Amino acid sequence: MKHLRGRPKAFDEAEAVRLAMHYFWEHGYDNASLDKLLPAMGIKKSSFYHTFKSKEELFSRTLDLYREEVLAQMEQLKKELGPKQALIKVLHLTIDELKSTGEVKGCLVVNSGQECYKKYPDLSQQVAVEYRYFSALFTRFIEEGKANGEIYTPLPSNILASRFLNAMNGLLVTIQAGVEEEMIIDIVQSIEEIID
Amino acid sequence: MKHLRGRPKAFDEAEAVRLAMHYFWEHGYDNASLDKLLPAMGIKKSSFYHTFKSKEELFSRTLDLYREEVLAQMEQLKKELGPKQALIKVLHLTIDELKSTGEVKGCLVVNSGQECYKKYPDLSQQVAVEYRYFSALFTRFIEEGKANGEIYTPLPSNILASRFLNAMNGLLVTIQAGVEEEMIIDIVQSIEEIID
DNA sequence: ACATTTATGTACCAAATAGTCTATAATTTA
DNA sequence: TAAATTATAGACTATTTGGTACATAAATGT
Repeated sequence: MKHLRGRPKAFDEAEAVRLAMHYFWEHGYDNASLDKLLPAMGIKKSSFYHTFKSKEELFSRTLDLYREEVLAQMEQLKKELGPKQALIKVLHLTIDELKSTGEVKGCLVVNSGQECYKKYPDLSQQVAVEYRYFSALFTRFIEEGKANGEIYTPLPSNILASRFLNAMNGLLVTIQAGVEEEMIIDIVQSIEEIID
Repeated sequence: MKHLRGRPKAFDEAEAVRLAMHYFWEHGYDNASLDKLLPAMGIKKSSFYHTFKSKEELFSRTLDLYREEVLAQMEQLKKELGPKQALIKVLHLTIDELKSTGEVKGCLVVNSGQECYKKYPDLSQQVAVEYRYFSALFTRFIEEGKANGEIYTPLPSNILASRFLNAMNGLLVTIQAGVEEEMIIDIVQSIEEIID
């Protein structure tokens, strides 16, 4: 039931999107020119335009894939660590990345929001949608943490989630602004306290 | 003592930099192509390259100018409102902008940090320098607020400053990710509490 | 006056960009 | 085996990019 007629695709479409996602994540949307992106995806231009409508549509698909993968990972972390520690773990992964590579890729959705704002209204709108998924998941985790007895803060869970996310967003910006690691560590500490 | 020899400049260099600053602030560095930027500055390409080394050097000068202007404005606000309320005012200016225009330009230095990270190492380094000026001023304001008796929080002022700045950075990202205004208002509230 | 110096206007350039065109290859269906 | 269909390779295109070249204009110094 794969391809009923015509020459079969020589590449896996889903895998190509995954490779594109990583390339976009590393380099950003505008900076990922087709001449570099396509080799990274392992396909030629003709195959690309035969399969995808445009660079923008490909990016849109990578945004969806990214959100799916991140949410799945977080569910996995929750299984292993419980809801509160899963949230804290995500926070610490950023620090681990900073310490090991000296850089930080950030969140593809958040980065894209910055890059697309005012320039690509369609992508910007999609970013808003993806962001809501994160928001909703964080809210749910916090709710479960309260039910668990792990989280005591009396504020509404969606409020806590948006504060937590806001501070995490700031963290990426602050790191990229070149603030000293000592300060970064303190900021992480203070973000944890939001959901204490 | 203006120009001792040769044809005099037909434009004000400092004013041209100021115009460039506003254009960069509105459109970002990469997105400000010379073909649009130069008309905004009111000069022609030949004059531009005669006066400035490159687009990058011009941008570097706008970063310095931006920092100077913002710091001066904040000193002015402090004179009018006192240190603590000056910090809070800056925070609220973002909300005012969001409410009146539906958009937010953000901080040129912070935006540039995002855009230049990994792509323009020289600019990235300068961003780090400019950022430290903000950091230092926030720290000083908080210190004065403590001396004033306006700020009670016992944590070190530089720690408070970096938390406050971090949360403000997050605010811009969060707004640009399309989060609902209600949440934004709450986030602002929570940022104020950092320096309560 | 005339050489020197600095500024400007216009045409130009090489590189990079997203996207298209055309020929051909590899399938299925009849 | 031939028609129909879909995929691939690679050349090509139009536009935009930051930056240059060169002739000319406007000032000063002698």
